[in-house]
Amino acid sequence: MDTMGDTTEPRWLNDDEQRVWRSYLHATTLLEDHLDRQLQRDAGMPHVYYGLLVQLSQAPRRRLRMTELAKSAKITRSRLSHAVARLEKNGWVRREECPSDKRGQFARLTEEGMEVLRRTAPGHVAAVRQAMFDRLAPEQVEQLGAIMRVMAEGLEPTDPEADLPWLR
Amino acid sequence: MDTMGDTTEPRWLNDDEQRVWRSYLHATTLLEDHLDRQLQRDAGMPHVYYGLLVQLSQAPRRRLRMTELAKSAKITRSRLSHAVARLEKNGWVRREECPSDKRGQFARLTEEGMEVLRRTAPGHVAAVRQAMFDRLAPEQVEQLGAIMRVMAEGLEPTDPEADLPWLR
DNA sequence: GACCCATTCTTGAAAGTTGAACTATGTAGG
DNA sequence: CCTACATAGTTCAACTTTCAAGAATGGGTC
Repeated sequence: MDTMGDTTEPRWLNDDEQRVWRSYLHATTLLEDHLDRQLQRDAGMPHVYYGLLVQLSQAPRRRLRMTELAKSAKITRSRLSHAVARLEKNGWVRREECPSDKRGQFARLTEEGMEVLRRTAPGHVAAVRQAMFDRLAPEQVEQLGAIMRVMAEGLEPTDPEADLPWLR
Repeated sequence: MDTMGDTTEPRWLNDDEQRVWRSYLHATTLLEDHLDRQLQRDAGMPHVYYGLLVQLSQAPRRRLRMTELAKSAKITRSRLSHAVARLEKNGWVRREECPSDKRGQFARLTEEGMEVLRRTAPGHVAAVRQAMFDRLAPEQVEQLGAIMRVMAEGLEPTDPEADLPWLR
């Protein structure tokens, strides 16, 4: 992208920045692909679906409202609907009505789903370690955490209200 | 990934590591989603497709063999086939026969495709800056580059030969 | 209650991805 | 030349994701 813009010259990335950006894209896509394949092979589901089961396994009574689950997994409710339908077909998740809000649904992790998690978690953790924690120096792990927190902050979807305090 | 089937307790992530891992997943998915939406809106294609056009724009004669392009974009040839078909339908890429190898195909960026790139690159760079470079301290950018290089190294698809050093 | 709008979740169609099977061409050895 | 196998790229079916639309319930106001 070394060509001219239309009217105002944008602030292009310099060579160092380009290198960092490429490394970032390179590493993140390789890792996501790697985990997807590893989990597809060993657990029969993509990484995102695995993440849903993990979230559920850590929730009280191993269940969460759909919207809560969608939020914590950072996916749309639509996507979650499809995903839960698939996981339900596998017998790993069950939908349950919410008594206090008839619109609502819980997604609950079944014992069978929990079993899948128990069986596949070690391999998954090993893959994550091998890709990240076993290769980085302790201070790099710390740096990575700080960096990712800063980036997430800037991308966090905020309340539209909270986003415009000066208009209140 | 030869780690399954042994009975020793796996090395789970400790709390710090978990926090880093979650931050990583959080930030990377938010950023990828953000860029996908930004490019879908402004350029009418997902981030991966945009990356293909960028690769082509930097290649000699603005063209690459399909396999080369797939490699540099880290996607499968199958995925690339579909992607190029779509980009061709948009008029942004054209397929060309390879004279020296009748099995081969070049993907060439059209002038129209180049124009899309010129028009949308500024917005894309701005999004990347806003999410990453404008928020990180210079030393953090440097750290991130080093970290991502290390991680990519460990995930790089290697020669089968080179993959078995313990047999040498 | 009647009205209005927000929230929750689902659905259906289109777009994108995956993995395996397939076509066609190249390459090496006999 | 023939065989065998490798490589380049495509295609198909199954699956996943996205976007827009829709059904149902909740909550507020008059």
